[in-house]
Amino acid sequence: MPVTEFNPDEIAEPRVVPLPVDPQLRRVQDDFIRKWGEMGAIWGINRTMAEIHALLYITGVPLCTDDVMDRLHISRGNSSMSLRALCDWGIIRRMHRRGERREYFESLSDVWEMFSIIAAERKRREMDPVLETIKNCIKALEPAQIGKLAKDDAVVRTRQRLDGMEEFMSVTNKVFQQFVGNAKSGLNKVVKVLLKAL
Amino acid sequence: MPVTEFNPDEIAEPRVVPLPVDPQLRRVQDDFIRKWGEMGAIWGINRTMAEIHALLYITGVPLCTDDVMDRLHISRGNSSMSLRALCDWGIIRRMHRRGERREYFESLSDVWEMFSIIAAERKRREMDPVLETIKNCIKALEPAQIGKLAKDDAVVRTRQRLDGMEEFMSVTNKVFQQFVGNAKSGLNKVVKVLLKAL
DNA sequence: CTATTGTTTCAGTAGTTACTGAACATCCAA
DNA sequence: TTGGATGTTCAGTAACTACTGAAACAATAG
Repeated sequence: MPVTEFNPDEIAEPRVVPLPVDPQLRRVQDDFIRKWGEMGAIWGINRTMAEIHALLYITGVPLCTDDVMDRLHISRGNSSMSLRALCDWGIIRRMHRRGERREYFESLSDVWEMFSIIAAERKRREMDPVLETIKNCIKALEPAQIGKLAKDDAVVRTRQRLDGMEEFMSVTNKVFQQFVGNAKSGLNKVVKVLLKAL
Repeated sequence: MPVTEFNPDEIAEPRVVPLPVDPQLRRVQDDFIRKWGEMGAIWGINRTMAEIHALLYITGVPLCTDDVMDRLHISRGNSSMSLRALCDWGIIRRMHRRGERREYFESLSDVWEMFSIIAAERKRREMDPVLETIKNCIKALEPAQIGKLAKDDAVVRTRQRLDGMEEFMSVTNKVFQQFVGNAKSGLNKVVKVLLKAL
């Protein structure tokens, strides 16, 4: 073996905050991370992003890009982009340590708050446009728009269906609103009210 | 142009129930279908399946495989598989017409009922396993399992996070349960209770 | 200024999911 | 019993998404 050969392991800096915790703890954390990632994937959130978030949440300690890379075995690029996306969502935060150049990231700790944030965003991005489309559809079928065709069987049926959907989405939206308006601890209360009332 | 050339358009059978309704109505329906498909895609439901469901829902009339194929420009295979999947979900139903071999499909008409069905299924498939994993994680960190390590800082933090998540998911699950238990019209009531209580 | 450390971006590609089209199965009417 | 109409399945492929690795960029220290 030539002396010039390079072994990155030998010159790796010791970690400032050694992540490789006790193996038992680590196994538990990994379980959680994996499952959280799977769930995310099903709900249309990219698996890796969900896993990064799970990691930050479960450890409860700020980690840097390299920590995330090492622990989840993903590339620097992926880490960087996913961390940024999570920041954009607002469920993790950037953190600077005095006297350190490196950036750290930490998860919000309140699950209710995170849920509120996500729910609000998804409502805005995904429900609102649909509701708007439905309202437009209803308008387009008003007698003023289509004249005597308004009495056509097919039109009547379609209008009924649109009305049903509109009612559902409006009510759902209001519930959403309530959940989201009552941030943090309030949320918890909201749910308890509901459970008692039933 | 050789006389042997074949033009499928010329021999196409006239439709038994001509789907091509009034163009104005059709435009409205298409809008709804497109938007519903987009939403489905975002929520992890395949776009085509969502579109087929939207079509059946919005027309409010039983359609056969060919109707679906023609209207959405998809292949027979795709139609067949997607329709089956929707039947499995339970939000559309097969329908036989006396004296006809061809099968028809129709959507449930009650949006609340459809929502209940979907919510129940997704809870069972996606939330329940996660909650179970979390419970297992909590167990694995009990002093009985890990001895004096239980007082380790990192372990304490992880346990706290797991507890937070467990509480959230348990409560969420109960709410889900309530929604789903009170099928159909009951659902509507549930929501009204919630809105009033706040 | 240059070296060092850390971050962002992105072209190319691996991996995944959705879809088609054709072969096959089934049923019914003639 | 045969042919046409309908329904199902699935291998192959198109379309899409996620990821890597490397280069460009930014900030700071010496």
